Amino acid sequence: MKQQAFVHRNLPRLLLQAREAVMTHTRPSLREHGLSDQQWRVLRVLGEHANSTEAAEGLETGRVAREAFLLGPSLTGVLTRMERDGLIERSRCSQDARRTVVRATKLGLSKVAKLSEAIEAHYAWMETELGKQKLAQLYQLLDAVIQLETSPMDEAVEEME
Amino acid sequence: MKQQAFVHRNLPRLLLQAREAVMTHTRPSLREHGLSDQQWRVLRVLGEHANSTEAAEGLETGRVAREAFLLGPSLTGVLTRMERDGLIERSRCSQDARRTVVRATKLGLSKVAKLSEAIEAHYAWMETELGKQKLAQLYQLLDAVIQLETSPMDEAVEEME
DNA sequence: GAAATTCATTTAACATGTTAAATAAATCAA
DNA sequence: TTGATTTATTTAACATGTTAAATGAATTTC
Repeated sequence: MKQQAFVHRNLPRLLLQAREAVMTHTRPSLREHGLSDQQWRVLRVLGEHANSTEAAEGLETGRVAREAFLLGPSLTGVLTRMERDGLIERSRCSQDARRTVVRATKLGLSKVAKLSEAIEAHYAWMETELGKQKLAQLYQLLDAVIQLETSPMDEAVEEME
Repeated sequence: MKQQAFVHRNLPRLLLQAREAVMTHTRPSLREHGLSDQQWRVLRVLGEHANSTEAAEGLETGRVAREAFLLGPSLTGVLTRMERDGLIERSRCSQDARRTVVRATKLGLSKVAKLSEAIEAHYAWMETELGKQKLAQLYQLLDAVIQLETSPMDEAVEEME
């Protein structure tokens, strides 16, 4: 049997395309509510912590940045515009005045509620289109790739510097 | 046996994280050569068509945009800076004066050659870390997700508008 | 063959990404 | 307790993403 050479496929590009393909389906819903991708990510995070006791005052922006996968400076601008549009409120943390805390307004929370439904429906659609097993398999493989990030190789490189 | 509920995992975010994880390894090489992610994508495309007879005059920017997965207006700026840095040259297409054609300079092509090696090495590393089969499997699943993009559902939605 | 249309790209305006520097508050150390 | 250091966020400067409008050149239509 002839050995087929392994052809690699520009993985970063494929990941980008796949992400676009998925977002192509959810983006229209976001836009109907006047939200950018990033604004939705922020609202989603705030929604997840909305009824948490610790987050009564609001969620620290550092945490929002991590969970919404945004860099600090990007988040600053996003939050400024979201505050302008009445989606969130900001204030200083009473415990540690270095921190800024954020919470969703009623308007913001109502959008989370409505859009969560649309997103749920989208996942259900993907599950039937792709199959639950394949989707679960994809999650596993992506996790594995993400784990590579902090592989032994990295530290070795750092030590050399 | 108890039926485990299927927990979905924010697929767009996972795809974004996976992409970042991969790029984390290749980015340092790009930066050593003073290239942004997008500039590398453009050079890579130009390198792939460098010795093609049809592209003797240069490659149309529209094609570069498609293959480098960039929008037209983004590409315009990227090319302007790449021309400033001596990586590429632009000119009008002699056949169709609406089009702009681009070609890599010697400097640009030399960067493609050097970086291609680093990228190859990176793929080899990923194959051993992740395993060839898993990588092939990932390609397949990503292709499947990308295919969803133009599924029957979309046209149905369009017809309703 | 001139007017209308289509097509390829760029410009414009604004949002976001990215790095470094600045700011400001908390913590540490002497 | 002051002064140095660390930590959280913002500002600044520039690159890129995104949509709509403008530009300029082919193509079509009559």
